[in-house]
Amino acid sequence: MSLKPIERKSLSDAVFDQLSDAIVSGRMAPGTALPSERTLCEMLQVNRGAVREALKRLSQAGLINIQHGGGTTVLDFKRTASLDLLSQLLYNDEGTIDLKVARSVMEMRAALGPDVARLCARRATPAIHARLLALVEAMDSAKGDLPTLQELAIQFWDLLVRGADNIAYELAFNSLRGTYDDLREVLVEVLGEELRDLSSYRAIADAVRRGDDLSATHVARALMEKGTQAIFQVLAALETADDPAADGEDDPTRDEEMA
Amino acid sequence: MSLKPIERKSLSDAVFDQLSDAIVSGRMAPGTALPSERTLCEMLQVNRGAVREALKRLSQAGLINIQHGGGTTVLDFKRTASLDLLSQLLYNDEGTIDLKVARSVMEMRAALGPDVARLCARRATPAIHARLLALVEAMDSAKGDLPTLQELAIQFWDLLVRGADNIAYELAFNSLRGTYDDLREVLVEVLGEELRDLSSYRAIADAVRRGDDLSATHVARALMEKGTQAIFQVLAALETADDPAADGEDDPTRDEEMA
DNA sequence: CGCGGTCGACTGGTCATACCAGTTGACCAT
DNA sequence: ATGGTCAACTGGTATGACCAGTCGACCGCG
Repeated sequence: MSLKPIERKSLSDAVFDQLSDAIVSGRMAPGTALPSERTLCEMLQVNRGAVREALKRLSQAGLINIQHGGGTTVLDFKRTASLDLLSQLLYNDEGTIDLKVARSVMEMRAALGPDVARLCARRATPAIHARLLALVEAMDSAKGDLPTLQELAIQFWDLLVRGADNIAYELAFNSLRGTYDDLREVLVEVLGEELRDLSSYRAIADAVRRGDDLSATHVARALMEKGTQAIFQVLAALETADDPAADGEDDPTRDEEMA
Repeated sequence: MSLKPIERKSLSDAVFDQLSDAIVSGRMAPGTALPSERTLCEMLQVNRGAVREALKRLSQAGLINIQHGGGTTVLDFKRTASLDLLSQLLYNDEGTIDLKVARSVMEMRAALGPDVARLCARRATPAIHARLLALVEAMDSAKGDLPTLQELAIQFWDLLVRGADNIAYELAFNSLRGTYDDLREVLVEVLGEELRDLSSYRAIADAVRRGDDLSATHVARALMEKGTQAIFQVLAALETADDPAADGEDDPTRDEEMA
């Protein structure tokens, strides 16, 4: 029997989640003034310390602006938040996956992947080479087992990123992986073709070992292209809602759902 | 007379900065146990609330792990932090710019830029087209004034990112811009050739208007290539420290300085 | 009328002191 | 060797007070 750990949430976490949701979902538009800390205490029936901890975190996340003496106002998170907000954005009000966010993640993955392979080929150490090859062998052994292949593929890319010696990529990868993890179950079948393309993984590992950055780049691009195309087909199929009513500027009501 | 606003820092901010620096600089290695909250109060001579607010933020930033009843330990921020840590990483202990971080930012810029242009060409609205062209005209008027050109170029890329309709790119751009802003003065001369290449900016704006994603991609790639190459030359010239002593795994003492 | 000063009613920031709640390890009985 | 008990930690929550900024209404002077 597989039991999950009980998930606990501190009060300040609960406050943070509630306010964060309200802001990210658009229920609190940018510029809106939040209730005062003392008012929030009454509304949420919690201690002021808990409220303050939550507000400080919201401020750090770029969701609100706090002014001593003045009030606290909602910011435009699209212009002030960081990548770590992605995992929060992935689910919308109904608890379903926001297709546009999922698409964004896959696009960023496709854009960075080839360059990660390129840099890794230029800079990776022998230790990285060995571990990459070991991973390829493990993928070879796990032939056909898609969930395992997916796990190994993530480790493969993790290694490539560490070997690329680019701190910006490493940090971005952390955020992307967090979002990607939530998508794994949904993606595992769609990405089947990409995950089963063992020869490409082997080719990348080999190119990295040889220091052949051009080859690593191209193989990686071709590899990711498979999954990206598969994803886009699924996304297009799921977009059954009214789409031709596309208008000019901002339209916060343009999101579609997924199982 | 140009006076700057007085910068204030709350106590919890100060605590956060101090601990954050200690962790990011490596003085507190991953796995290290932090002193208890009550001990930190004595050490820092502040209220426990201030300490708690700071610790909560550190936890959210992926720098520490807090356990109710257990202790709080330092995490490996390279694997748990998000892109918003870049601006903190940019400066090292001596207050100088970390060249590897700067290089990372430029590499990510170069990798994402062409794809941003591509997606913008596919998805941008007429409103974006108009504002892009207006910006190009403004750049034309500011001929030669590098700082102004740099400011306009940032706005240009900001518009492209918004037009690309990719939330991951938008959020990543927010973090990159924060770091990039700190580099502006240093980069303005180095990027002179790129900034003065008005025809490329105009070509991108035009390609976006026509929906010509291929052209937008290629021109953007060529444009960024100029600056990237210039930067790398400067970085190579600044790397005068002992470099051939490159060894295998982790070496936290491999950073060079900049003015 | 306009300018500056005063003051009161907000806002967030800090503090001290309790007590609740979870973790750990030593100890002990079974 | 297993499980129970307990004390000494740890972080989490609560309360009430006060400090420190901001804002706007108000007043009085030039």
